[in-house]
Amino acid sequence: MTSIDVAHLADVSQATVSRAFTTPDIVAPEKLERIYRTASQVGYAPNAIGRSLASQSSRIIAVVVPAASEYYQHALGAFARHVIPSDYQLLLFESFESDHLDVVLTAMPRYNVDGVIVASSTFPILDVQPLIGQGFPVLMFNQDMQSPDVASVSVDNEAGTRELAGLLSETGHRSVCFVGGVTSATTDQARYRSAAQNLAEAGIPCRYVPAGEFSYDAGYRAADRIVALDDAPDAVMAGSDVIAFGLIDGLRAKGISVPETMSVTGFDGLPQSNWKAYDLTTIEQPTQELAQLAIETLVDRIENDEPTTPRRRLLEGHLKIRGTVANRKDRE
Amino acid sequence: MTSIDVAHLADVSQATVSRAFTTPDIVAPEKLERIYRTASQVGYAPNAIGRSLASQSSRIIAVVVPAASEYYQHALGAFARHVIPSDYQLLLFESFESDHLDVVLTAMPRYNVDGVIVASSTFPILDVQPLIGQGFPVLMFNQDMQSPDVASVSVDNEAGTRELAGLLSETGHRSVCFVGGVTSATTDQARYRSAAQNLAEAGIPCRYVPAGEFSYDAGYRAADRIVALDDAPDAVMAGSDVIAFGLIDGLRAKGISVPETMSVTGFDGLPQSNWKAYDLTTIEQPTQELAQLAIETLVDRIENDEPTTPRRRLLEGHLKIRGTVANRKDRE
DNA sequence: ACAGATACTGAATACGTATTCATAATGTTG
DNA sequence: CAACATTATGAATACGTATTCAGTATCTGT
Repeated sequence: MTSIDVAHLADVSQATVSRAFTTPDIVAPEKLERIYRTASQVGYAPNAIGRSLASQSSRIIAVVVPAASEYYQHALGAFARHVIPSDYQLLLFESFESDHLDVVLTAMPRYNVDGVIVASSTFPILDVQPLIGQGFPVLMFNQDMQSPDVASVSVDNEAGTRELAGLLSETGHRSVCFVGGVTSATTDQARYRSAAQNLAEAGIPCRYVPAGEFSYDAGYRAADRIVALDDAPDAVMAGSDVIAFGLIDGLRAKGISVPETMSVTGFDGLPQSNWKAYDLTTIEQPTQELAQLAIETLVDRIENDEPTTPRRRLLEGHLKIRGTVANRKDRE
Repeated sequence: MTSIDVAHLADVSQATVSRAFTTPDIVAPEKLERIYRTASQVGYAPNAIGRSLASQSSRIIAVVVPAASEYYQHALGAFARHVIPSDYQLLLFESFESDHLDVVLTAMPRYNVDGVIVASSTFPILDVQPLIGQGFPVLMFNQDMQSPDVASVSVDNEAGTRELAGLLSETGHRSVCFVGGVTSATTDQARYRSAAQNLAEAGIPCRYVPAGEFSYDAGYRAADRIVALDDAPDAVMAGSDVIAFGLIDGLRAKGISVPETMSVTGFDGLPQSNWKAYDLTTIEQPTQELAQLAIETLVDRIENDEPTTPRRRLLEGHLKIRGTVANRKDRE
C-alpha cells in the first residue's frame, strides 16, 4: 500500500495524498475526508522510510545510555514515555565500554537521526564533539557542556546535596565521609564539591572516599575502607543510591548499625530506596519531569532554527527523609 | 556525501560503489581499494534510509518491553548488547498500558522494521496477531505461541520451579504458599502449575495467593494475607524476585523472621537478589544467553526463508541457593 | 464585470541506494 | 582459433514520499 495506490482509489494525485498527511489544512475538506476514508479502508499509513528520504528528517531520536547504570535504565523508560506525544521514535544505543562509541557515532548519521540524547555522567565529552560538528542537535542528560550548540537537562546536584548536608548538620552529625563513584563523572564532582562546601560552612569535616564505580559491590567494598579509618565518621554520603545500598549492607555486615552508629544518604531516589530493607534517606530525582523536559528541549532544537527553550535546565530534586539518618542532637 | 560523490571521486559508477559496500566480492580488488580509500577520506558511509528504501529492509528490529518490569528492563540491556555483532539497530517501544499498543503496531510497518521482539509475559497474545498476519518475523521472549510463524525463547519455568520445589522438600518444609503476580501471565501459570505438581508429589500442599501484579508493593501487601491465613505455611514461593523482595520486607515488618519461621524463594535472579539485605534463594535466568538466542533466532528468520534455528527454545535457569530458605530437617 | 488575490491541485522532480539488464572484457576449453 | 563461459561494469530503474512549480478555478473588492 503506497500513497499512489490511495491516490488512485480516492481519485486524486499522489501529491494530494501526501499533503493530506503532512499539511492537511491546504487540502480541500471533501478530498481530505475521501483520502482518510480510503486510507483507513485499505490500512494505509505513510511509510516513514520514504518520508525520511524525501524530507531529510527521520523523526527518530537516538538515545545513548550506559547499560550498567540502574538510574539511566530507569530514565530510559521515562524518555520512552514522554517521546510518544511528540511522535518521535527512539533508536536505542546502550554503551558498554568506550570502544563501542564508534559504532554509535557512525550509526547515527546513517539513519538520518534527527537528534541525540546522551544520558550519562561519565560519557567522555570529547566523544560527542564529532556529532556537534556535524550539526546534530544534541542533548546531554545529567551532564553540562560549554558549547552553545549543546543543550542540557539535569537535576540540581548542588542544591540536592546541600539539602542532604543541611539535614546531617541539623541532626547533629560531626564528621562525614563522601563515597564517590567514578571520579571523572561530573555528577560525582558536583555532588562532592557541594557536600564539602556546605558541610564546611557548618563546621563539619568531609573526607572523600572513592568507590571506583557506581555499583553495589563498589559500595560494599567501600564500607571496609570507612570502617578501617582512624577516626570513623558518624555519617556517610554516597554518590548514588546504588552505592548507598552496598554501603549499608557492607557496614551492617561489619557490625556497624545504620543509622544508630552511622547515618547513610543516597542520591537518585531509585524505587529500591523506598524498599523497607534499606529505607534510604536520599534525593529523589524528578525523572519524569527531567525526561519530559529533555524531549521538549531536544524537539524544539530539531524543529526550530531559533529554539525558544533555555539551553540549560536544572530541576530541583526532592529530599526524601527516611530511615537511614539518625538524630544525634538528643545525645548531647 | 553520497555514493554518487564517491563514485565521481573514485572514477567509477554509483552502482559499483554500492556493490563495494554490499557485495564486495564481485568488485575488482583495485577498484574496491580505491573506493574504500576515497570513502574513508571523505567520511562516507552508506545511508541507511536510502538503503532501506531500495532494499526493502531496514536492518532495524523493534523491541517491545513493559516499562514497569525490572526484569524486562534488564533483558533490554542484554538485547542491546547482543544485537551489535549482527549489525541491526533496536527501535524501542516501551509498553505502558494496553492502549499504547496501537501506536506500537502502526509504527512498525511504517519503519520497514525487519522483525519484532515482544518481551513480556502479560502482553495479550491476540494483539500480536496483526503483525503475524502482515508477515513480520516475530519473536516472543518469555511467552510461547502456537502459531508456526512465531518463534519463542524463554527460560524453562517448569524446570526452575521444580528445582525450587525440590529444595523446599529436601529441607523439610511442610506447607507452601505460591504468591503469583498477574494471573493471566503465562509465566505465572507455568510456575504455579509446576510448583503445585512437584510439591504435591512430595506430599506438600501448595496454595495460590494472588498478589495482583509483579511488583514490590504487591508482594509487601501479599505478606499480610499470608500472615492472616489460618494455618500459615512454612515457605512462600514468589512468582518473581520483585514480589519476593516485597514479601520478605512485609513478613519481617509483621515480626515474622525469614527464613527462620518462613522461607522465601524468588524467580529471575535480578542483581538485587544477591544484595545482602535480601540474599534471596532464587532461579537465575540466563538472560545474556536468552537474549543472544533471541537475536539469533529472529535474525535467522529475517534473513532466511527456511530458518535453521528451532522455532521454540527453552533454556535452563540456575538455582542460586542463598539465605532465604532454612533447613527444617534438623528440627525433627 | 474586471483585475487581482486566494485556494487547490497535479505533474515533475529529488532524496540515496540496490538491483536488473545489457554489454564489454577476460578467461577457458576443445 | 573459435565457441563459449565467466567476470566486471555502467546505465537505467525502482523504492515511497515531500515539495517545487506552474496552472486552474474560485473569490474579493470596486
